[in-house]
Parts: sequence; C-alpha cells; structure tokens
Amino acid sequence: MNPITVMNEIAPEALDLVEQRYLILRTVYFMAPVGRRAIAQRLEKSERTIRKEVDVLRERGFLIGNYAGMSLSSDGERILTDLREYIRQMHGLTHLEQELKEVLKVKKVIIVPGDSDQDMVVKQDLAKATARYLRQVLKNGDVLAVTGGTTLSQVAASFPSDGTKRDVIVVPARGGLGEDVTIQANSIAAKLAQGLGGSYRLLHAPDNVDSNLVSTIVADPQIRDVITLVRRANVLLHGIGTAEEMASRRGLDEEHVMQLIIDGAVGEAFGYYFDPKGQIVYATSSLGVRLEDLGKIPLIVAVGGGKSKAWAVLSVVSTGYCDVCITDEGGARRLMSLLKHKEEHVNGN
Amino acid sequence: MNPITVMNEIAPEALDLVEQRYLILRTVYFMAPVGRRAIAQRLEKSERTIRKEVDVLRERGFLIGNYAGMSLSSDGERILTDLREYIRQMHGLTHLEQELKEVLKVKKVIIVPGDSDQDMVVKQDLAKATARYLRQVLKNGDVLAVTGGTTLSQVAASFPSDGTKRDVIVVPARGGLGEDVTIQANSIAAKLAQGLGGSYRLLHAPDNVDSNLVSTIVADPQIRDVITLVRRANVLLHGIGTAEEMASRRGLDEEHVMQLIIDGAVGEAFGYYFDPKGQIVYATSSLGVRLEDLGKIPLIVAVGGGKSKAWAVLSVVSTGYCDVCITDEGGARRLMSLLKHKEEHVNGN
DNA sequence: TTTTTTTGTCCCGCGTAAGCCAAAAAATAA
DNA sequence: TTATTTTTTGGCTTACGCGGGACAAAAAAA
Repeated sequence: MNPITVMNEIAPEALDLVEQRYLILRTVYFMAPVGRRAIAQRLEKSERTIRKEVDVLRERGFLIGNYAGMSLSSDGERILTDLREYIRQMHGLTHLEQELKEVLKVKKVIIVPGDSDQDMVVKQDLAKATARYLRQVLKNGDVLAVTGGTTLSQVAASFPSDGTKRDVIVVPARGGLGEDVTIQANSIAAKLAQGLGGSYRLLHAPDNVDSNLVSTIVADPQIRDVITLVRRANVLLHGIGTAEEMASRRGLDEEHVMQLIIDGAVGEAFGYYFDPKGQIVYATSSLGVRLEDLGKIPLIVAVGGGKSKAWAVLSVVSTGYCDVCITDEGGARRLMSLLKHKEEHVNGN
Repeated sequence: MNPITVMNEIAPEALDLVEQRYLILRTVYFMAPVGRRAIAQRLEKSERTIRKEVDVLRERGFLIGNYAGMSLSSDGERILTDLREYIRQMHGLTHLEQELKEVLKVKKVIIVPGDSDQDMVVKQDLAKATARYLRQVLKNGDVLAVTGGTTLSQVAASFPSDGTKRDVIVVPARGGLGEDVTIQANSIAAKLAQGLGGSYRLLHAPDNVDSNLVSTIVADPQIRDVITLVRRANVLLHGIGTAEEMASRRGLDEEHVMQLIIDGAVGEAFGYYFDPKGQIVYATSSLGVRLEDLGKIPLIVAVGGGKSKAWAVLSVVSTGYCDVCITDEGGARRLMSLLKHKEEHVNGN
C-alpha cells in the first residue's frame, strides 16, 4: 500500500502538518518577496501560526528572507516540486470530498479510493469507512436507525467489536423486505448493535404495509413500542440504491418498474423513489421512518458507491435531508462530472 | 524523490509521530493482551503519553480492548505490516545514526544517503547537511574555526546566504596549504562568514611553520590577534582526510608518506595524523588550533564521507575530541562493519 | 477471596501557541 | 533628498492545551 495512504490512516494530522508547510512554501513561491502577514492573510491562518512554521522552514534552509520579505531557497524550490506530487496524491480524494461537500451542500463527504462496480473489495472499504465514521460519531444515549441492503449488511459485518460497551440502541428503520435474511434491516440492526456494544430492537412487520392493515399491526404493543423508538431515532444510517434495482427487489412487476423509470426515478432510499432533483416520484408506505420524520433527525448518513450509483446518490442527496454522504472514488468522480454537466446545462439556458 | 525522504526533510516530527504509533502497535502485537502500563514501561514513555496515542488508535479501529488488555484488530495487523516497511525505510539511516552515536560515544551523528566515492552529488548533500546543522547550532557571539579541504569548501559553497545577520566570527583553524585557493581555510572562512551573515578574519601564514620562525611570525600584531581569536573559538568545524591523501597534499615525499603508513596512520585532521585507535602518529606544527586547545572547545564537528574514508573517520572520532560526526551512508555502513569486526577481534582474544 | 492488571478521571504545572506591540527597513511620495 | 507610509521582523505577555502523576473502580487471574 502507498506510504501516503498508510500515513493518512495511521496519522492524518502528520499529513496536515506537511500540507500546511507545503501551502506556505507555495505561497512564498508565488508571492515572493513576501512577509508573514501577507501569507497569513492569504492562507487565512493567524500570523503567529505562520510565524512558527516559517521559523522552522527557515531553520531548515527552505526559506531565505530579509527585511524586504522572504523567498524560496533553491532547496525550497526543489522540495516544493517534490511535495506537489505527494500533496496531489493525498489530496486527490480529500479535495474531492471538500468540493462535493460544498456543491452538494452537506455537512461531510467521505470518499474511499476505488470503484465498487469494478472491485468488490472497494465495497468492503466503503463499509469499513462507514463503520469507522459511525464509531466516531455515536454518543451514549443515541438511537440509531438503519435500513437494509447489501452495503449496510457489509457495514455491520466489517464492524470490529471493540469490546467497549456503548449506551446505544439500534433499530431497523423499515420492515422486512425480500428473502435474503442477511440484508434485512432487522439482521443489520442486531449485528450493528453487537459491534457497537449496544442493544437493539426488532420490527416484526413487512416493509410495504397495506394501509388498512396498519391499524391491526400497530395494535400489537411490542410493535408500537419499536415504532415509537424508531421515530425517536437521532441518527439514521441508510443505503442508497438505484431505482430500478430496488423496485425489482421489492417485487414490483416489469410494468410498474417501467412506469417508475418513465416518471424519472433514479434513486431509492428508505422506501422512497427520487428523481435527479430529489423530488419524490413514488413512496412505499411503511411503518418505520417516514419522510416527515427526517426533518427531526439531526444526523442522516447515506452510503452508496460505484459509478453506476452516481445518479442515485445525486437524487438522494438532492432531497436536502442528507447530512453525511459516504461513497467511493468512482461514484464521487462520476457524481462530480454529472454536476458539472448539469451546471453547464443550466448556464446554457 | 522518495515520499518518506521528502517528509523527513520537510516535517521530521510528523514521522516521529508515525513511528511512535508504529511502536505501540508492534508492542501490542507481541504482548497482547496488554495494558497501557506495560506498553509504557516497554517503550520507556509515560503512561499518559501512551494513553493518548492508544485512544486515537482505538478510535481509528486499529486497537480493540477490554479489561483483559488490548490487542490488534485485523485492520491494526494490516496497517502494522504496511508500516513495518516504511519505518524500515525511514529508519535505515536514522537508526544507523543512533547506533553509531552510541558506539562512537559522540553527541550526534548525521548520515546522508549515498556514497561520496561513487557519486559526487552525495558530497554536495554531505556539505548541505553540514551547512544546515551549522546554521541550526550557531548562536550569536560564537567564534567558528574552520579547516580547509574539498569537503569544507563545498560546505561553504552550498551555504545559502539567508540574508539574516549573525554575530558570528569565522576564522581559519590552520594556515595556508597547497596551491588551490578555493580549498584554503582562509577562503572557506570568508565564504562561510558571508553565508552566515557574520564576519571573518584571515590568518596570513603557512600551515606548516618551522619552529624557529614562529616567533618572527607571531611578532606581527595582526597575526597575533587572529591567533588569539582562533584559540578562543568555541566551535570547530573540520574535514577528515585519509592519511595518505593529506600527506601527499602537504607535499611530503614518498618516503615520509610510506613511513606514516607504516606507523599506522590512517586519518588526518587539522594537521594531526591518527592511527585507528585515535593515537597521534605524526603532528605538523601549526600556528592555529593545537591538540591542547581541543579540550577547551565545547563543540567539535567533523565531516567526512565515502567508504574510502571509513578508517580515517574512525581514527579521528576515536581521539575522543569529536562531538558531532557528519558522514554519508557508504562511510557509515563501512564504519559500522569495521567496528563490528574490531569487536569480534577483541572478543576473540 | 485476594492480588494483579486493566481502564477512566481528576488536578496540576509546564510548555507553547496566540495576540499584541515596537523597532527597523524598504518602498513610495513630496 | 527627505519624509511618510507600508511592509517587514522580533520580543513580550498571556492563556489555553496537553502531558504528567496519582487515584479509584472494575474486571480478570490466581
């Protein structure tokens, strides 16, 4: 594995330091002769911080300076050339994360290298990154709602139980769907709870409930309790699916699937089908998390990777309900190019 | 250039952090299940420091732990494997520096990668490293004495004048020697002073002075002043030469050179010839720094690189007067193997 | 049951980063 | 040429953060 990738995993703050010094060198290179104040303004750091860094860079002989301002030494120019390459390497994705974060207007974007479509290992990486983020962000007392799906199933599987107990309750955000038990929201909730060292509750009901059956099911006190808990969840973790795939998994016949596509549905999340602008095209009725609940959830995390899911990710994130988006490089780059073209299209009109 | 080498130049402290975490992971790997206290003892760090690092490593999912102690997660094992390689890379020389420092009983050893014998660029690197060290260590009020030689001449040449003024006086440690003006101690002192932003004084006298001429020369008040200053120097920077080369440069005839070699001389520094144990074999009389002055100098820096000079470096350092030794990888590795064999020899007796 | 080891918490003190200000030098204008 | 302005650098003081040590609680081992 790449040394920079390794360092990014084991000590990202070390790379931050390298990057900071790189930025200073680059600024000096372009603005020489320049003083601390000008650098500080340009990099939006305090003058004192810049001073500290400048002092060590000067000590090492990369910067030379007099009262007219400082500039790069030949050593400084050489190391700047070397650094450029490594920063680009380590920043390929970090930078993409930043860009997407801004353009998608979400709180955070996490991108793992690779493409899930091409390499199944990337999907594991995606799951691992999600697990890592989850562990960072979950606090005692949290109620975590999770959906089903292959991606989320891998998140649960890749969750190393670190032995610590957490006061977290994991609940399925939706009911049961399809035949495969390992990708059921219930199974995932249970496994995730185990990995987190928390507890879980199960929702024993089908995902798509006929409206006149609702009252009958809710009559069951155990089910009602779980539903109450689900609607109180303060963290929602859900996968992102393509509309087509999810529709057929839900057992819709070809005709209905066709109609969905014609209506513009490209993405699916927790039972709702969205078009590229984030508008709802179709909704399956459910006992779990509903659209009107989303506004009350402080943290919604969406996971989905692969070039093929770029449209789906775009549609789901465009709803405005997504806080954190976790995807892979393939999906992210495709997504970015979709956005670029969209923008051009808009400008063209 | 290697990313690790670049980082080592631009932010060595970042690599220290990586190494610290690597050491912790390795310790856990071998001692699992293990607690903070045991790790702290093993690594000779405070328990608090270990705890801080352990917390972030656990946060990142590399360590998992319960009350029985902690162990590596699968992620942790993977990253440990990756890290091993990079640590080995970055530590090849750093570790060698440490080893040599201990075995040679000096305050500091600096090794640049490569071999001056094979690649002349390495000699420039050696000079640059020396210049960098010098700039770090010199304080206002210091008097720096320098010898001549090709290596020191390159140090002076590679000294980027960083514009800052320093209250430092540079003096030649010895008189003039040979014909080439650029490698004279006088020239080097002048150029070095320019680079340091300090002042310099010249010693207008030959290196090898006939004893009955001394009084005549010292009668010159200007020369006497400089000599006084030289004897007051608190930093001495000198090159290391092989006995043979230096003897012929001093214009000794073949017979005398042969005699020197027969007497066991392998290294030369500031006019003195040493055998491998650091004993003086021959001394040229000089007006500048004498052996009896060395004890009074708080910082003596010796520079010499290349496999061919390993014996010379060994002899000069063995005098016990050397505080800092700057050499290259070729010289250092050869030196280390010489020391290994020497030890075996002693053990064999 | 006792001992040993683990983890987590609390408080203290040092170190260092940050902000502020003054002096000095260069650029600019008169 | 001289004066003013705009930079620059360097020093001083403060305060926040982080490491250090001790301690209690809890769990595993003996």
